Amino acid sequence: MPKELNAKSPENQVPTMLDVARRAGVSAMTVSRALKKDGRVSDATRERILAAVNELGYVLDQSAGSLSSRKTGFVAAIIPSINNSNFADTARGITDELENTGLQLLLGYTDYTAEKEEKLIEAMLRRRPEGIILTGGTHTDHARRMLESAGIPVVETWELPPKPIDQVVGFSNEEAMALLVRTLARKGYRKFGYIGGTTSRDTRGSQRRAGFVKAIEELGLPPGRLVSFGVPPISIEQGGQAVVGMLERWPDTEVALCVSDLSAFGAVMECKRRGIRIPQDIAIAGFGDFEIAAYCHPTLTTVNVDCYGIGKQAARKLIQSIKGEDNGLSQEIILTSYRVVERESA
Amino acid sequence: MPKELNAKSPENQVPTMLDVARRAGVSAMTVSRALKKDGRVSDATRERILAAVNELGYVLDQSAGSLSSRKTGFVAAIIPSINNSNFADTARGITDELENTGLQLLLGYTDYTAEKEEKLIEAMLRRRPEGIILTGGTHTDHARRMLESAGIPVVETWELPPKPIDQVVGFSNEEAMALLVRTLARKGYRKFGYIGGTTSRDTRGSQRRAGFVKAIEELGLPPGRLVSFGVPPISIEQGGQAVVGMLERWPDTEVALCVSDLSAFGAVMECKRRGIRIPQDIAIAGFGDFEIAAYCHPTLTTVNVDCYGIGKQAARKLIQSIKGEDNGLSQEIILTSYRVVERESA
DNA sequence: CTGTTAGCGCGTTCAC
DNA sequence: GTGAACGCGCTAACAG
Repeated sequence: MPKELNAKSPENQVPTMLDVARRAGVSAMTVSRALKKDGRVSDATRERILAAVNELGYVLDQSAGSLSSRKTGFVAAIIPSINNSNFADTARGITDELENTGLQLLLGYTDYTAEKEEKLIEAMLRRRPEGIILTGGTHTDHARRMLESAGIPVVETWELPPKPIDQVVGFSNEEAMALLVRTLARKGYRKFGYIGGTTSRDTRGSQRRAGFVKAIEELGLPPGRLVSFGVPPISIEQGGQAVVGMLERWPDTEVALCVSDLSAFGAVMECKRRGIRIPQDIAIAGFGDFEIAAYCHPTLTTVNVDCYGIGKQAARKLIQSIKGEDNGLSQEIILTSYRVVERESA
Repeated sequence: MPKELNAKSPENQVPTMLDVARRAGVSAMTVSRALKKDGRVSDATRERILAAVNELGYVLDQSAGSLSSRKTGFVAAIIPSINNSNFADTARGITDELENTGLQLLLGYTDYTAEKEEKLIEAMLRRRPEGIILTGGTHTDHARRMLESAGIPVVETWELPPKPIDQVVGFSNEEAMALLVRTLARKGYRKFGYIGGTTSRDTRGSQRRAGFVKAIEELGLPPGRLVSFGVPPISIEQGGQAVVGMLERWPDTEVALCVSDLSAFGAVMECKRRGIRIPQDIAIAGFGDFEIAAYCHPTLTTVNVDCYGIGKQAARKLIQSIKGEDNGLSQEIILTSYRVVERESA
């Protein structure tokens, strides 16, 4: 503890509202009012109270307050990983939108597993959040049940779940990847490869792969060469290894699409290292439009996703539901934008 | 809200422990015991209780519980930004160490300003965390006072504050940057440049710059050419612009050290784009050893910092203090490791 | 504008 | 092994 921690002398206890009240010569209720913006308290007493607050170093105990007011001021958000800049952007969108609403974020991450998500959802619900934001539409049955009986608004993001729990803010990963294939096919590429992870843990990754396969078929192109490499989310390094494997097995591949910009970046850098020219010898495209995509050399063709906007809009919907302004539109699905960004690599 | 939200019919309310108790034919106290691992309850009643919990979809209300037990189970952590992979790694270290301790993380970010930090600290203290982890040693006076009167363990990280509040887990950014200078001087570089942000908002950045200047002086090298560009944290793009500016003003610069890998990466890529050879025409080094540093082309010489370990050790110290196992060692300062990683760019 | 009373949902404590 | 009374720190509701 900071400074001397001399036992539990009363002086050393964290002060309560009652301590402040006594010092200011008022009741606890008046202190409570003075500490809210809307509280009707005379300026004189408010001043005395604030002085007492300062002298004692008093900080409101919101746990106690929310028990009484039946509003915790918490909003929960669950993302796959904090170490992925796309999801970090979403988290920032949520936080920014929450600013000045008095709502505080409880953030957790699942490591891309539904089991961790379930645990996390329970841990969060124990804090009685007033709303919750999830990533994706794949949850355990138990998680779904808990969410349904929690009686709070739920927003699923980053995908378009076939069976939404409540509200949705996202886009079709399948369509977005298909759009990338079509765009590149129009540029003349015909022999497509796809680099992604080995399991379906990352549901968005699976959807992108499905979109790839579907688009290739629809365009009547030669069957796509699918390379699975590493447990999702696959890293920069794995992207490099995967592209090498792809070129060994299918040396005539014209363009490799990667499940995310990280693997695409790894693929690009590994090719440069080996003297393989991009896009002449092989073109490469990513997904997500991470910051590096615009600045690496060659710059990376990719699909830009409105990560920040997903967070912002999800939080906005949640706030509307919480404040009771949702006018029965709560089941509305908000589609977020995506677009192919054509740069040098493909 | 999920499913039908038919007014406030009692059926639709979130069940309390009493509801579970009634359904299982026991008292609320017995339910409380059954839901802890250490509770002494007969297997028969526990089973009945767990069945009731399941049927009702009951989830413990921890806010209420912690009010009574006087333990919130919260730990607060404040980092400059969630969108910086170094700090995201620290956050992950904290979370990993917290797993299975029953402690839950309250995460906030300051955008590198002491004012936001102060607000955040107050917001967190309102939740009565059992401990708090901060980044750096620069805080407002009010923040220091609040922390001191909160009566909880505090860990400052990522730096070595001259006046620590309580515990410290970090390293000297000054020394780390000086080490980089000495290492590169030994390789023969003599004309050093430094690229960093324009303000001292990023205290670690300022310390690195100070370490740069000091080391140059100590080695008796020609004065370092300091380029300030952009409000910290400076981006990939700004790193590219800054190196261009540096080469215009001081074309004979042999090596440019950057405040972080992001700006260094931007500098490297911009040079490649302009056909400037690295390291022959100019060498570049970064700081932080981000994932891209190892995989970009050319690979980036940088200073590796144990970001994850900082988080892990900070959380470990906090847990020890909270569980009361700190044996009076609480003022101990834990130094985390750093090392220069020599790669291709310098 | 201010005070009083009651109770939020749980865990502590003590009794049985 | 189980229950009852009580209170954690605060705010809703009502009174004055």
